[in-house]
Amino acid sequence: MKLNFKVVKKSKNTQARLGTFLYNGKMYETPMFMPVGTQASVKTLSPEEIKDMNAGIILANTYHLWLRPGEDVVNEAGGLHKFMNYDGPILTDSGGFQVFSLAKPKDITEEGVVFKNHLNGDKLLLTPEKSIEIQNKLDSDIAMSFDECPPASASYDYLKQSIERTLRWAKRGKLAHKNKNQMLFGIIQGGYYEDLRKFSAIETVKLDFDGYSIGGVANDHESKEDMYKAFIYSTKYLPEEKLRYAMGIGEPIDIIEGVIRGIDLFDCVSPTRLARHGHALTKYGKINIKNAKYKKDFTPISTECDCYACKHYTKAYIKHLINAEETFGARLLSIHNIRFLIHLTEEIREAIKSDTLLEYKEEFIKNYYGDQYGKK
RNA sequence: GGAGGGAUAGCGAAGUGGUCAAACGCGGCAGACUGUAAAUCUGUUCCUUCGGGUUCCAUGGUUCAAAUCCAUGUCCCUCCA
Repeated sequence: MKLNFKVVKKSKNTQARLGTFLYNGKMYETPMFMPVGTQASVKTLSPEEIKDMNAGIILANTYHLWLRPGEDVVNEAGGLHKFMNYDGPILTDSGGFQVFSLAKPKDITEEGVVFKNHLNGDKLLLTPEKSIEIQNKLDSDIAMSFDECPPASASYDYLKQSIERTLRWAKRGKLAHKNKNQMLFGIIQGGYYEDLRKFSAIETVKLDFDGYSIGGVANDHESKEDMYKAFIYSTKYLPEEKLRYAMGIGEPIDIIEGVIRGIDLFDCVSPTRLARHGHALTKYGKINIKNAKYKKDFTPISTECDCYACKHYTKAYIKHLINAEETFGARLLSIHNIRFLIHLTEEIREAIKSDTLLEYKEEFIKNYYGDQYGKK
């Protein structure tokens, strides 16, 4: 169902906004971090666990669900919410990221993108219309336009023709969009070029979407400054009353910097992927629980954290689970890491309310990076 | 009692005269990961003052050169009685 998003407060000295929307009788607040559940599952976690972390929107992926189990299966199940038993809002990515991660440049044409099915090698064509049709059937609450997500290394000329094509795809997708209960977002691209981002933003806004995503910012950037500039180059031209979503972001500091530049929604695979690889996010930086120094550390990951893992388990135990490849270890770290990012957004919202976001950022950097910030 | 096979780095296991400080796997120690083809990938793993030093069960021998060939010993395994 559609979210009636409202901006309820604007930060005094930054572009940050505090927003709310009602969904299924529950009020949610932005800025928000959205856990990723590519294949209709946030890896290792149950929907109950996700809700216990105070999560709101979660993601699922059009490309993956198209291949398996197929959008018709999900549709017959009654849509994604019923299929995966999640009654909170769900956002589906369009498969645009898979254009970046799976397709080769020669596979991208005006019509759409030819994928080699990574499961069985079949050749498949995903078009803007097809992506929207799949998302309509998945019945997510927020659908993404099908975009090309070009690598940061792409040339100016390539990016220019790419964003023009992505605009034509956005237009086609909007025409194909039939699910009246589903919002549709347009996606801004343009690499780190101000004029391309501006052009992409202005032209996408002309198509009048329910919200706007900033794509192509998560991968391959040469510096974080590039990413932050791309945020500003994009949000500057977006209507204030609509949701803005930085796709694939991110790292804690990137979420803070994104909020400061006017972004409301963030998603990232890192909390769950890092968890599976044995890393935990903490206020004082990222730790690798596999490190020998935690072998006999019988304290929680963080004494300040209110997550299930920190309330009941020690680093030594979680280290043991990860070392022994017990899935419970990945689950505990996933719970912790997602809760960490959601808690971060809770603090960010408080800081917006009290107009202390910049101070909050400085404090965060001091704790998280020590004096290492900006050194790599 | 007889016949045969074997002993290689923390473990398993290649190597059977020089290109061997010794493949590979596991384990160990680290690192990477940003709209998830990722419970994956990368580095490292005898000692070192980075010059080098000391290794392939032990001891002795053959050879310009031995983990590799010979002798003896020790220990293990298989089969026969």
